[in-house]
Amino acid sequence: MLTDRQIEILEAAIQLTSESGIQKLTIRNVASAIGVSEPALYRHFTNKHELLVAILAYLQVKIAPNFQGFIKPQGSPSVQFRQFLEQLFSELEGNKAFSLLLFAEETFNADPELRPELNALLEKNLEILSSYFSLIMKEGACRSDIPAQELALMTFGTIRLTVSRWHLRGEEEGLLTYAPLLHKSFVQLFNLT
Amino acid sequence: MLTDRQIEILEAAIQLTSESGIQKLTIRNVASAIGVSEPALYRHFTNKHELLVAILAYLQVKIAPNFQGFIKPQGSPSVQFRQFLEQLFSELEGNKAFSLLLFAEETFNADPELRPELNALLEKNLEILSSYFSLIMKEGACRSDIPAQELALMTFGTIRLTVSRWHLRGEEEGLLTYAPLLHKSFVQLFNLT
DNA sequence: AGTAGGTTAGTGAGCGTTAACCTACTAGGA
DNA sequence: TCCTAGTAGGTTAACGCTCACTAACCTACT
Repeated sequence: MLTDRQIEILEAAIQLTSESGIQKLTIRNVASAIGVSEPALYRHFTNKHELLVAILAYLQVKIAPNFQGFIKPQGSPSVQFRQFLEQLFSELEGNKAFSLLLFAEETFNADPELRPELNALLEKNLEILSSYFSLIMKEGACRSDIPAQELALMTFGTIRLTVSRWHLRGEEEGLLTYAPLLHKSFVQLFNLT
Repeated sequence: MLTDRQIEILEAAIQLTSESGIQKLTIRNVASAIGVSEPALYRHFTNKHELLVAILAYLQVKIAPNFQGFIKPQGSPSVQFRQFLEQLFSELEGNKAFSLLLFAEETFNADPELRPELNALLEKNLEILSSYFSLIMKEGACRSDIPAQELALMTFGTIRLTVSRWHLRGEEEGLLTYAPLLHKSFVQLFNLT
């Protein structure tokens, strides 16, 4: 489906965006990032919109599975959850492409035609958390009086706000410093054992 | 501090942005919205950055108090919380300027120099929720084993994700339909009485 | 011979911003 | 009370920049 050159372009575009923001995601900048002229890009993507669509599809198949992989099967749910938070946060600190994944709708909402793709990406991330909560509910390791989808919504929403806040504060303290308190609160709220 | 004309410009700018997004917030569009030429705007704001700063200050003093006012003193905390959610959601459906307030950092993060102002706005909103939780904790109407700030973070984060999701889904169902389930979950999680 | 994938040059649109000019009102001294 | 100077707040025209995108051309490989 994707040629080598297209993948090269996508990865350059993702790196560019995660480093410098959506404002810097221009045909010009992507082209110069891979060392070609602007019109060369149009040999690989018919227009900018198609490039954005391809970026989102690429994020979905390449990065989302990693997000899923953060939930390890060993240990108690409480420990699993702590590891999940720590891994996610440290990944968000190092690899800004994860921010792109987590905040895709915010980043790309300039293009209204991308809404379905953005919605799918968000729902997928929510589904990963939701199915995890369903699983540990069956093991009796999590309160089950609240639907797993709701727990997922609260978890994801809180994580996102925490990361936004960290950005707004200038990323001075490491993001990881926010993990322990967050973890403790979730364990108590969700009765994680 | 602000002249009548400046206020007129700010309100036009806010309406423009909340209707059509930050992309449409240009000097050209604001000028034509109030029926003058572009250079006329520079008689009232020295440049676009100063206009953005003024918009944020205006949001903070004009809209934020409304947000605070959504928490009514009468009724049990559980009922208060339901009313808060319903009022906020119905306001968000009708008056898009509230979205601007709730998602200010997302909307304006194109201008990095606005970060302190954006941070202050977010912290203020969090503080409103946080002090409310502190209050009802003292009355014994809310679990107090988790810091009020954490409850505020979770509440605000979940609300924002819910609204984002509603946007992404095309705003087909009313936002208010999301309120009852959210309310129920929070009541159970926070032991609201 | 055809195609894939580059190039240079350029187009039209939108952006923030400035220069230069043009009133209308307002305050102060003769 | 009148003339005058200043100012507040408009105007038209234009500048320089960046953007997405296109036309036309040029290889090199199949």
